[in-house]
Amino acid sequence: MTAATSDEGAAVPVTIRDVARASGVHISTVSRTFSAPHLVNPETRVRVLACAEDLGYRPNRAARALITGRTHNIGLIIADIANPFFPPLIKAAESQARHRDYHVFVADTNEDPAAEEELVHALAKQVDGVLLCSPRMSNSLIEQLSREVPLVVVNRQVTGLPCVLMDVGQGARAAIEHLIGLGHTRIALLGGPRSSWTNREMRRTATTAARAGGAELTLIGPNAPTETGGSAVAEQVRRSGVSAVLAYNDLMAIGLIEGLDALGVRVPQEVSVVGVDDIALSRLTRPKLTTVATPTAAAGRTAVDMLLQQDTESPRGARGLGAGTAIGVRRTTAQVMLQTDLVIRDSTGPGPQARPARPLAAPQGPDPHCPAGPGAPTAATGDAVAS
Amino acid sequence: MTAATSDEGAAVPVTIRDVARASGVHISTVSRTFSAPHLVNPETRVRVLACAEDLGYRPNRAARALITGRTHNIGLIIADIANPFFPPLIKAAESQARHRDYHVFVADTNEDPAAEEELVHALAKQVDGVLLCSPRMSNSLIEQLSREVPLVVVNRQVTGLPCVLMDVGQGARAAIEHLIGLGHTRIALLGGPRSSWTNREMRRTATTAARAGGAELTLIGPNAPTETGGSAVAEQVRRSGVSAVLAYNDLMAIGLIEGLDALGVRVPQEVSVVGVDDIALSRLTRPKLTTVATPTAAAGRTAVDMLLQQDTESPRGARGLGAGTAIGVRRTTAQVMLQTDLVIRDSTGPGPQARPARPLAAPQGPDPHCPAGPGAPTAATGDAVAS
DNA sequence: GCTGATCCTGCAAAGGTTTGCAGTGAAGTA
DNA sequence: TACTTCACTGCAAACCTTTGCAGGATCAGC
Repeated sequence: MTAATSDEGAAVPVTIRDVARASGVHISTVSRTFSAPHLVNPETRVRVLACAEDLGYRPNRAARALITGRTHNIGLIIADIANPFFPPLIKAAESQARHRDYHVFVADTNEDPAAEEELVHALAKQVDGVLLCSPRMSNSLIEQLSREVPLVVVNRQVTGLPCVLMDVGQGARAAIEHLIGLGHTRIALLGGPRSSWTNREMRRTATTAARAGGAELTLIGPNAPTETGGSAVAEQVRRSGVSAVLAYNDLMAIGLIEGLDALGVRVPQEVSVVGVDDIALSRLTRPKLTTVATPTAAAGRTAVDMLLQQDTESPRGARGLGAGTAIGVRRTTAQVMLQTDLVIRDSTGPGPQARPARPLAAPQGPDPHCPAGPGAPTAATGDAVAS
Repeated sequence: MTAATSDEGAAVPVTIRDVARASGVHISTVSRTFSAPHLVNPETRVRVLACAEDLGYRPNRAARALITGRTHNIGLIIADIANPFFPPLIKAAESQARHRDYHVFVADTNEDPAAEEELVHALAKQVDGVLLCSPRMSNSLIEQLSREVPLVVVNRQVTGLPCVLMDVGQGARAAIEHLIGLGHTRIALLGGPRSSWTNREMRRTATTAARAGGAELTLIGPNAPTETGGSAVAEQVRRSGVSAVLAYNDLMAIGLIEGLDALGVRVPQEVSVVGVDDIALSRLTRPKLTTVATPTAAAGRTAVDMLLQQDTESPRGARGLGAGTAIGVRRTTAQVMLQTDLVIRDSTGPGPQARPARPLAAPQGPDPHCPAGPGAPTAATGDAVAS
């Protein structure tokens, strides 16, 4: 009201001091109006708020961070933003963070472990915590970095640290069982990056599932987790004589299908292919991809929740109390495992054992009906299961 | 050297003061060692640097920002991160920014103009500038917001503001000419969001190109720029009797192909479809999509460059000089137009005029050979053309 | 009328850094 | 020797906010 209406002025930033002057109170009262409203007289409060609104005042979060030790920012470190697995995760994490009044830095490491480390250091002072998504660096380094800034790890199990995992083990088992059920007895597993936790997990579970089902499992890899990584091994897959393949992720699966197609090998008539992730793309290829759906959005939300919970429990660098309880106690190290779902579409079909039972004349019909047709299980709900 | 080796300590942040104590100089000397090295004695410098390294000191950017007025952060406001058009742009922008020692906030607006405005306000104090990607708010609001924080706009033309545009007009013209060349005389344009600059631009150019080529152009839309938006109008496309469609983007094109397929209409045998963007996905669908490639990565890089250039020219909120030249002069309002390229793949084929010339018996052969086969023009290089 | 409690507000220090100014000592010049 | 110049360094204020502490006013209870 009393303030000069600076509705159009230049970019001169308005501070708490301007609001104080305009409303005739001390700056500390203005500060309290925003950060501890119950401590200020209702009348004063409305007057201050009116002036602030009038002047377009916004608290300076950097200055606030300087004294409170809490930036209200988080960091999101991603192996490769262009990998379609990540955007839904980023979107969900950012949305969840903003709901809780946090802003998020996003950084891309290009799958480079050194860049990961450097980024954690660079962001440490500017954020209240960092989400490490599918990190490529060593567990011990991650542990070490977690002493510098609170960390939550996605797609990697690090003891003592909060982690969000997707149960790709279960997914791989379901995929192998699905293939065995279709009559496949020789199956290949297309591995991903060596340093990937998901990769190890898939290999472990797929191996036991294959053994249990009496199938032979061939390991191919490690490979780059990209379309090219998949197409590059098409020839090797053909030579290996398998009739079904479980790929590390959808991109590789799609690349493999492309590569097989170029070699004249047809999917699913001659080789069945299963991917992992259920990226948007996998519904749109021909044939539509059978894949293990991972709840990426849920993972993003959950990870942010865990980070923020841990954060509110132990304010970093705060002057007052709390510092006593700190020093590495770090109680909330819950690890969350999110469920995956096998989504059966059109890239898997009957194996050699099953084929003789069908009329041999129609091996190329556009009719690869699986036991459970497309649409049976759908997108994962992402129920959390504490471990 | 002299410092107590606190290699393992807790998360106690090390400040400029610790380094000063350890190296026996005043804090201002430490400060200068990092921000104005030429002002400090080489011997002192190496000693200070050694101590800093030893203690793991990292300057606190927030504190620095408080006094310099430059945060070394930028904001990236995106309509929808999950839209595959954006990740390559985000990746390129982030990479370019980090090369220049900037960190980037990423925020998703869900195509909501109100969210866009709120985000600009929220980020304003924390960044040196904001990239507005495919904004949905009004030009006048954008202009107004640009008084609060430096803005660069991508995919939208705002007079007086630096913009990065992709020449979709040229792309649309090329697409229409391609279709006309194939013998199509009735073509539909599948519009995107009403508030999209790209959308208006395409309609304008496609209309004149169609008229020039003697073809009839049907406008369908506006539609949601998604796969669903495309599949939803499949029936309408069929009823309209056109033999070719230019869609607002690849997602819609792919959705349309899906929808047409469900209706039993085959692409490209009965209807040709062209998309825009050349998202990674468009190489992987069947049929592979003919599309107008937009240089999204180049756009991200260029936009960051323009923002940072503008930023170095007029440091905001600086105490010293420079404030005199400020107040809305804003000289660097260059607008950059990036070239697009038509990439011909398999979703376009001969039109009704051309078909009678071919043997009628083989309308369903898997052989839609276009004049220029797949692979002729390839990904856009993104040469900048100042306008 | 005095004590104590309650509510609100102001004061001032603190957080980590930058930077104009002034001071030191050494080297160069007359 | 005296004076200037120069390179370097220290001092202290400033950026914007939060927050412990203390002061002032009001009011209830005795």
